[in-house]
Amino acid sequence: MKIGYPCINRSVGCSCGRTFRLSSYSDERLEETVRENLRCLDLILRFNQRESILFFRIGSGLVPFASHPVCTAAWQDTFASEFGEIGRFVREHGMRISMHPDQFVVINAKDPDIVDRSVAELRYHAAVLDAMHLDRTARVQIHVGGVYGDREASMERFGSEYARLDESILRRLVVENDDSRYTLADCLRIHEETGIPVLFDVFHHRVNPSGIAVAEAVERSGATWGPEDGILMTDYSTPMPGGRKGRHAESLDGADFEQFLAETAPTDMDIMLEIKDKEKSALAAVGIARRDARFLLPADRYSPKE
DNA sequence: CAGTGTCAAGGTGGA
DNA sequence: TCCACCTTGACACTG
Repeated sequence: MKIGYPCINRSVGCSCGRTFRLSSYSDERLEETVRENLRCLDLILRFNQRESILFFRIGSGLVPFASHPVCTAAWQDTFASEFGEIGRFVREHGMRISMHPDQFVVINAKDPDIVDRSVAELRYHAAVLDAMHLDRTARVQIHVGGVYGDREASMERFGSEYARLDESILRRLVVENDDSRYTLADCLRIHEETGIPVLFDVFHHRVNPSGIAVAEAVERSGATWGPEDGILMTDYSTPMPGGRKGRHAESLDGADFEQFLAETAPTDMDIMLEIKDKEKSALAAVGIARRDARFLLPADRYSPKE
């Protein structure tokens, strides 16, 4: 079991998602920004390694406008060695990486232009992980997409569009239950039809349930991951107390997290904490999980060289 | 220079 | 048909 947090670290003093306005795009500006983002990503991963945080989601803003037509720069070539070094660090320390493009990726859209833009965005995400030479345990998570007044047809369209994707995307894609449209049960059905692994989001499952208990949900989603896919990835969070439904908590609810670990044992999984204070909660969760037999220490803590 | 309006992209539901 | 909301930081313009 590896524990992590998404995209942002508030302790290291930099962001790996710096960007700029499309209107001020230039290849120079892009290069400058990507260089800075990669430098920061390296710092974040080193921070994580020191703290036994072995799971991290790289934000989609690492290479701004990468899938936009305006971007024709060969960033993979320009930064091949930087990406390679980061990937080496990740592998060396037994870390796991995920990415999560945002709501604009809609595979099952009815408008073919939206599908095309979605595919371009997915190709970019896969290219980042490829540039780091990570195996297929590094994944890109998406939601099923829109309902368009006909969930059956829309789920079928997800299946047919999925089947048309390039291998470079297919080997990385996983589907996640969302908080209002497609439940875990829907995702499991899509898995049966397509073979896509299912990423289980605990919070979304509580907001948008489908009659499956959490322990069973973890077990059944876990079974959708093949040997080469790595173990189940989960997103964990709790609602913001007193906040509007759907909002994520400010900090880790230790008691609830402990309860989650207890009720899901012994299924192994990697846990992404979608909580606002990011690495702070991850540190707390690592402290709690150390008592769990599934929890994994960083690889080099086992090595004799200290 | 601080404050703040706005930012590539979509879907949904209410007015 | 149009707009706010989802959720979020931070860019970049305004005064």
